[in-house]
Amino acid sequence: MGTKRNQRKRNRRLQIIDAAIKVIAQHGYHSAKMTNIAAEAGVADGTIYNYFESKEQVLICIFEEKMTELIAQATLKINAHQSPVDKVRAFVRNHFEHLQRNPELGKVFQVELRQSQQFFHGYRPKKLFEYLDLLGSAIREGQRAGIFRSHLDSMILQWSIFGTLDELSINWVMSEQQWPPDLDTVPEQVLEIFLLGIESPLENE
Amino acid sequence: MGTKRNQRKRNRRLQIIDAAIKVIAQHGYHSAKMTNIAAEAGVADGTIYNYFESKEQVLICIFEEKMTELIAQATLKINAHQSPVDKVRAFVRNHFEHLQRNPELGKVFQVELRQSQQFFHGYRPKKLFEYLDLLGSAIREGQRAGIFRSHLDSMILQWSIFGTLDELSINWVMSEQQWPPDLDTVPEQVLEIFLLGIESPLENE
Amino acid sequence: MGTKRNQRKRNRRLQIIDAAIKVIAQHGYHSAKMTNIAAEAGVADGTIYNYFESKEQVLICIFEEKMTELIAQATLKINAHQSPVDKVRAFVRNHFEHLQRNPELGKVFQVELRQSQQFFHGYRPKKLFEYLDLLGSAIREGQRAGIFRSHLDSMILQWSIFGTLDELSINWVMSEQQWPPDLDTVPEQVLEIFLLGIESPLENE
Amino acid sequence: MGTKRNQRKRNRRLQIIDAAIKVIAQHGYHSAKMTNIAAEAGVADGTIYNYFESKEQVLICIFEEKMTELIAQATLKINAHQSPVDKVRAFVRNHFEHLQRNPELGKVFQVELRQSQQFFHGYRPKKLFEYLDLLGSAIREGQRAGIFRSHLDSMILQWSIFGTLDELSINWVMSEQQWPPDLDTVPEQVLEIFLLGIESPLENE
DNA sequence: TATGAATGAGAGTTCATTCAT
DNA sequence: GATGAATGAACTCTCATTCAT
Repeated sequence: MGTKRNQRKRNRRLQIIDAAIKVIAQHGYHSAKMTNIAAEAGVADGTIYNYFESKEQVLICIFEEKMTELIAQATLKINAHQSPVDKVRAFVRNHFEHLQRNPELGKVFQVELRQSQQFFHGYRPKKLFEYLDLLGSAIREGQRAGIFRSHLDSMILQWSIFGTLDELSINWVMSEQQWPPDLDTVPEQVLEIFLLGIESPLENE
Repeated sequence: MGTKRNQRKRNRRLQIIDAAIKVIAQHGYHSAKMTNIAAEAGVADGTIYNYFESKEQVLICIFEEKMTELIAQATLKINAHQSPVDKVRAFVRNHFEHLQRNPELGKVFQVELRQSQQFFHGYRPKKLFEYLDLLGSAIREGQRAGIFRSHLDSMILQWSIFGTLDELSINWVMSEQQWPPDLDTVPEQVLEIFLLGIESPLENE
Repeated sequence: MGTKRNQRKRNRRLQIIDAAIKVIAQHGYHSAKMTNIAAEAGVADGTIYNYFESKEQVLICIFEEKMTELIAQATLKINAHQSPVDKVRAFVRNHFEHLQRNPELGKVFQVELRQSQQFFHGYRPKKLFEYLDLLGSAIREGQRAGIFRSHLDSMILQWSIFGTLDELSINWVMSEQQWPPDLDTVPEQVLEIFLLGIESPLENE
Repeated sequence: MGTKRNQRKRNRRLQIIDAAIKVIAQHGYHSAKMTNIAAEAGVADGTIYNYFESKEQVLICIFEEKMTELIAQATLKINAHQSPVDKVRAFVRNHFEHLQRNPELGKVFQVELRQSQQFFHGYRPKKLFEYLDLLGSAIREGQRAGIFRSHLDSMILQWSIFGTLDELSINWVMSEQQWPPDLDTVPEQVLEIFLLGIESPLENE
């Protein structure tokens, strides 16, 4: 009974979140009207406000909830490996896999989210730090093991890798998935760049 | 006389652009009202429209004009070197130098610019591609010379490096210049990462 | 059983009315949400509509029911006296006694009630006229007996006295019972003002 | 030039205030839409906000500005007399004269104003106190001169008289000027009630 | 050219009321 | 009778842009 009602309530939330992702991905954050989101979700305008405090909050919640999923997924993939190198590989590969499976969400994350007032002013994206820490932990583990250059600042390292993933993701999303054309080979190239560097080994011989 | 008038006209443009940078850096793009920008520039609201078509256009023009300066500067620095490696070094170092000299502009570029509807929908940031091509050209030159791994996609490479610079810049700007604390060592670390990779050479021996 | 049900029903009504008085006194009529009143009364939002037609009607009912009590009380006090002067005294004293015993109700009556659309547009406050008539009757009785100046319009007289009581009550309620500081001496002053004014000078001889 | 512009600006303010009084008197405060007021004033909706901060503020300004006029007028009438009794007479007579000349304003003052959230919660009607003080001063002057009973609290006296004027005014306004039928005789009756009451009996000896 | 008052379309949000359970 | 999630009409206020002076 209570369960059934909770079930429905949870469904409503999801309906609205999914509708919001769709509408925002299509029209952009500022052009996405609450009315459109409500229509897409098949509810009345006011109903959204039973589940979210404001338009900003809908966005924040999309971020929080979807990030939680992403973190859970990434954690699973990373924990399947022992070596820090493999963990980094797992993180990078998973990032693009997730993007490929959720291109609309990707658009919202990469582009539209950043148009929100709140998101950049005032709101601290805790979940993003949590996600990045998965990468940072693997890096630090590798540094302690002497596998990764230990004099490099691990924070700079993690943000560098994330910046790379982020920028390539934005390009893919903004180009309507035209570039980079093959999202499967991207993580391998990125990994080669970061793990080995770009200088040709031939030169060193 | 015509020159003098042009002079004054150019000055007005600059007054407005500088005022816009200041106001946008302080309040954010969406909170920056045209009326505030006009006040800051010491002109009437309507006057802005003698120099710019719209609020969007003010932003585009900030981007275009300041990018032109950045490109000119970067070109100068890069051309001072012959080897592709040094050219990449010059590009990366110049990027952070420029950021450090223009933190307000940095805020506008990195954050607020991306909140503009136009900027991501419809507008192709030609100047950004031009800027990036300075890096891409050096990379391709290095690949042709066998200095950089030639099987890596140069586009992916250039966006990776740019993504890294961009993300670290955003962090610096958003943290009110608190992190990374020392912007002088950042390019060196970034260069080491990209040129040599993160894997410890010790392991290879 | 039917009685018991009626009992419960009457209780629910009272619960809701008392909750409404409390909430309205605290937040004001327009800020008092039906949902708050329901919460205060410990019932569901919809339940209120089993007992009252609308928010307006809740207010009207507060007024009607509490006025009925006030009228009953005033009638009792007035009927304890024979002379018109004593009746007027009883009315005035009772008015402030009642206010003092029900300050929350006072706030609702004096201030919030008047913010209701219905209350001033369309609704005829029959109960108020009935209450006032207790005063008017005593006055007219006194006029017929030659105790009060008979050329004064009794309607103007009754509204004058009521306006005085009302204004002083509003001040007490709005000042959070700070002014007038002593509500016990107020009726005596008011009575002195009005009685020595309206009493026939013949009486003094 | 500046004068001409100020002239126009002042006219706009007045246009809007007068339109607001008219619309509010007709439809009531809560039914008076900003759109209607704008239409009545012959300006665009947004224009109102160049002169007033909000709907509440329009009301507050009506009150402040019209009260200022009323105070000026009452002061003039009062100052034409020397004796405290005549001053009280002047105040009361002027109150009804003003009401009779501005019935629409009367409706707004007496009824609609009190429906404003701000007006009762938070806003201190300084101008009302100033107006009342004209009456209070005359009363205190009379008390010092031994003309009025000096043991009566002058504050209670002034609010009593004002409450009377207010209540009779409300009746006239709410009854669409039907009752009291003759607004010219009302002040005389009110004055008889109060003066013979508050005048020191010593005087009669 | 410069001005700045006027414009007015547009959207987020509220909340009394309903009704299926 | 009781519930409380869903409803959706309604309204204030914003602000980029215009244009008469």
